[in-house]
Amino acid sequence: MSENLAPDSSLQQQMETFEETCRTADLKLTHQRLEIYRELARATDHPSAETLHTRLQKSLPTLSLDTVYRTLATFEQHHLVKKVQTVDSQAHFEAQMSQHHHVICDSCKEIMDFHWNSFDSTPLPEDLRQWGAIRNKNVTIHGTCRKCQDVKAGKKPA
Amino acid sequence: MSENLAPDSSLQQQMETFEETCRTADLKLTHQRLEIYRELARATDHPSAETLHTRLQKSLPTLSLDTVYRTLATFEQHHLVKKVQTVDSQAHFEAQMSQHHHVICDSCKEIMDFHWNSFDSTPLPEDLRQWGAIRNKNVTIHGTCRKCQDVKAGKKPA
DNA sequence: TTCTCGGTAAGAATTATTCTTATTTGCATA
DNA sequence: TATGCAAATAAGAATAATTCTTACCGAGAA
Ligand SMILES: [Mn+2]
Ligand SMILES: [Mn+2]
Ligand SMILES: [Zn+2]
Ligand SMILES: [Zn+2]
Repeated sequence: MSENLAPDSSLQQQMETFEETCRTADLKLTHQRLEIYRELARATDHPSAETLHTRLQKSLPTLSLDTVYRTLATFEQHHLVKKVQTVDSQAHFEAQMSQHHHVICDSCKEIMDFHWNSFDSTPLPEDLRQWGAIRNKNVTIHGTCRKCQDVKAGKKPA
Repeated sequence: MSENLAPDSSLQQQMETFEETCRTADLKLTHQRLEIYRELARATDHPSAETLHTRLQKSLPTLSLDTVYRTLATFEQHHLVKKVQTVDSQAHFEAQMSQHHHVICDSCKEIMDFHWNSFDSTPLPEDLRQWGAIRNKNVTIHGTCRKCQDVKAGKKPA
């Protein structure tokens, strides 16, 4: 029930930054935008538009799925959220904009964040320098998470 | 016209491996499967199903798009091709199964391969070890390729 | 050559996302 | 606080990407 939530301490701060960015960009601070952003910022599981929409039913019962899509697209243009690269048919989103990487469980599809500073500061291979202007480099790891391994092995969850 | 082609030397070998895998897996060697695989193996640009279908019109005028999708899915199950992780709505595919990484131009969407052996042999950060069983780790780089930089700068192509 | 079953093509169906339009709302201003 | 208006929203239609259904076909075994 309290899964997939980021520590609350920074959320307040993040909401303020969000509101500031909206004001600067002349984006109206609607109830929908605030709640969509808050819900995504709270999540640690990189939800799809549909998942977000479902989670928001409680607080915004009349919210349309289209608004979720449209709002996320707007946020993306303003670098407030990112689309996560996956092999899924549904797009996944995150509000976590600072440098990090992803581990994906191919079994349950869960996407988790992790940090890797030594990688971040490693220079790229020579032959890439001439490719063009590089904006960022990220690692994606695929495998089977502990939970799914245990299920497959017939173990009960702790 | 001769763009996006892999060096031909290994293609012959790759086709033989493909045929062998099909036989072992009890997959019938149909004309469609051979041509779809060959076309993908020849490509270096990670085409979508639709792009592949278009390219195959010449050699297989009656080939349906559905067959391309279905065949690629079958190949994927047998580890003959991979879906490439992108942020695109269309899925992209490749027949290049050996370890490599991707640079993506956010402007023209071109996906290029590159190799990075020193990365490949670098151990993962400690805290990931307990996550589960890791199958592979890959780097994705985003930026703007030289071509697109030049276009933006108003330069003529060489 | 015949048989059989997996594979294919065509079109219908589904799923994910975006567009159109009428209505509402944030917010600047009086 | 009331008014005006552009921007944002909801609802449903439309589109795009992918998959399903079904009748026919052809690869490979016998
Ligand atoms: Mn993330
Ligand atoms: Mn590749
Ligand atoms: Zn899992
Ligand atoms: Zn480019």
